[in-house]
Amino acid sequence: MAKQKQDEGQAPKLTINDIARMAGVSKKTVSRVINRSPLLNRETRDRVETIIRDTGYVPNPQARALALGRNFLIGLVYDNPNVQMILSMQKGILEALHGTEFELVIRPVDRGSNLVMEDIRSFVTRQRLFGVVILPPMSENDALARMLDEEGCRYVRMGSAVLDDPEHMVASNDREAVADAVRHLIAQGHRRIGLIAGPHGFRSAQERREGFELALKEAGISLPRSLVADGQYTFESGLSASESLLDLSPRPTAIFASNDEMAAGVLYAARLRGIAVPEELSIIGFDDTPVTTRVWPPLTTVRWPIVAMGRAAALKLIGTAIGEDAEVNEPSMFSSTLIRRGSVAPPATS
Amino acid sequence: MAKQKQDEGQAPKLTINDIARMAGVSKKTVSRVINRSPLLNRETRDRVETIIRDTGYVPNPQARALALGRNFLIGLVYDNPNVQMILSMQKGILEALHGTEFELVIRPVDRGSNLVMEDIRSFVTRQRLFGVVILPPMSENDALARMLDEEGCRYVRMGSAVLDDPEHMVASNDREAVADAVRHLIAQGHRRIGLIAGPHGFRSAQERREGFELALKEAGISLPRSLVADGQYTFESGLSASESLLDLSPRPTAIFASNDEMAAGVLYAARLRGIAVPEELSIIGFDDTPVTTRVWPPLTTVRWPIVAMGRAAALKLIGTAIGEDAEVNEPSMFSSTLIRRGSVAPPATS
DNA sequence: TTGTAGGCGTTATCAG
DNA sequence: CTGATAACGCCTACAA
Repeated sequence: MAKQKQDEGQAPKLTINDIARMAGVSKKTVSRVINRSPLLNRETRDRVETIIRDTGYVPNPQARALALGRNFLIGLVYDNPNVQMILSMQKGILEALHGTEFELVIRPVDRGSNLVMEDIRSFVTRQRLFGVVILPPMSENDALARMLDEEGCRYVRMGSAVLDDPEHMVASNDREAVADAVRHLIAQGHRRIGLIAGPHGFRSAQERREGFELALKEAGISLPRSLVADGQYTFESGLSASESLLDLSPRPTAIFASNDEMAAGVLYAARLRGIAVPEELSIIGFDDTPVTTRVWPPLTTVRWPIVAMGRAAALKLIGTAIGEDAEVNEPSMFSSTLIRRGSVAPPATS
Repeated sequence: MAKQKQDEGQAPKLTINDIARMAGVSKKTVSRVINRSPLLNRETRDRVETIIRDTGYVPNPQARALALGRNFLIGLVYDNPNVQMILSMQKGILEALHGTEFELVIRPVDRGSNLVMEDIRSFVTRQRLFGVVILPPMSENDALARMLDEEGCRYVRMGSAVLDDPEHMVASNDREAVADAVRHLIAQGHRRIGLIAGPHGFRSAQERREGFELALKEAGISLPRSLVADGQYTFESGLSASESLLDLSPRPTAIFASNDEMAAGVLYAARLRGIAVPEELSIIGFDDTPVTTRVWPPLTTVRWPIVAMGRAAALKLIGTAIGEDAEVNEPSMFSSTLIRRGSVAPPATS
């Protein structure tokens, strides 16, 4: 009885008119049902809803988009070196979107280009996006946020610190997380601890560095400039940045790398030099990417709930639309945890 | 002179009517210009095109979608354990889509569910997708291909073997690639070579296994059942699958793992047992994912051109639409290459 | 080669 | 509370 003509090849999809006719009401009434209009007779609504359910009718998104001037698409804007993060974000967002009428459109951009802004503007403007999620470091661009506001496009920024109002922000607390990690190192007895910083212009790099410095200061440990090396969040940069640290004499007994890729680089460099990890060198990374458990020894690292954050970001965006009031109160701040594995040990007592 | 009103907050976007008026022609003529209709007066076309360029007019995709009954969206359908592959595919597809009016909508599905088919159907049907790219192992589902055909949705399948017509297929030659890799092992002197196979139901697993067997047969080497272990393409499965192989006596002197994640698992298992790689055990993986260069020693593996394949898939889909005839002839078969790194050496002469 | 009328499926306006 | 009627912006007939 239900679902007629669904396997006749090109199923002639039913329209709002069909439903209206079947229900004996006007199309506008059907439209009201679809859009949850509050002023509707109880039984009228029920009747229409029953028919919609029985027929399996689904409103045409293209027509809705045209009439509303707004599409049911969420955009994901990023320019990020961390592939694992992108994928995890996608996963979280998609989880939130699942079962709704929203779809995810992904959009890598080039933050170095001077056309990024126009690029993104035309993207949201053309597609009439419902909203966008912006990944770091693009999310740190305030001008971008302003522009989106002007264009009337909702947005949520992901970041390592609170950069915007709660409704526009989902953040992790990198600084405190790193401070915790370094405190762990200190508690093990380390005093000469090296830092491989992330690239300039990344807020996350700054936050992590500040967390690092904070923990040292608390413990009254000074940080000579030579113990800080610059990295680019890549394996190769971690590898080469660690060279200068490992050349030091005395050598640092521990190194905090601002992300796992660079930590893997440190581990690799240590292996090349025959430095035993963790006996002669402790290493801590950040992100808890799969690589941490593939290498030997597995890396101690900081885990942040990327998937949950992606989900929260998407829910902030569509919360009102799907009528789940509870979701509007998605948290804006997520906390990270230290994952202890095999790359940390007390320093050798030499 | 060009681009007026682009920073007045809510820029009142111009429509085809505006252009028509400015050019002194009917909107249909403008429409013809947009859609590259061949029957148009040369100068009329030029005049309209000039105005379009000067004003920065862009046709409204929503309206086009409604009128055409087809959206300018490409869908990416996948249910895949290999995150690196998904991201590389996205990259390739996006490269091809860049600069066109197409956007990429991503859609993970659950191939285990008995609603996959209806899920995908409603996805392409609702969004009126221009076309979809299907990743393995979903791409191996012939019923899916038929369904998409019925729904009038273009598609391109990615796979480890040719499963469809060239216009619908972008494949890598896994079998031959693996045979080459194993020949390399044999050339080094290995005779007891173990295989960690991929999961049942994955064509890639089957192809790689056949390539493995082919190379052994060529060399007249028999393959006792005990030298084959089943894996699931995950690190953990590789780790546990290798246990049975490493317990053997005599132990295999080399192991081919059907992907890098499992190869990393083998390496990890070897380390746990104190087996030196490559001195006592050679390992080859497949995929050339980043992990191969993060571990020690770096893994010899097979590289297949995922990004290029993704690009080709997208171009096959949109080639006709963007009028680049050359692109219609995108290759359907891509070949892989053996990447020699540090995990292979001649067997110890014991 | 170009223009006119009508439709794509939905929502907004404004009466009733 | 509900329903005609007119958008939304573009495209396909068909006519000129």
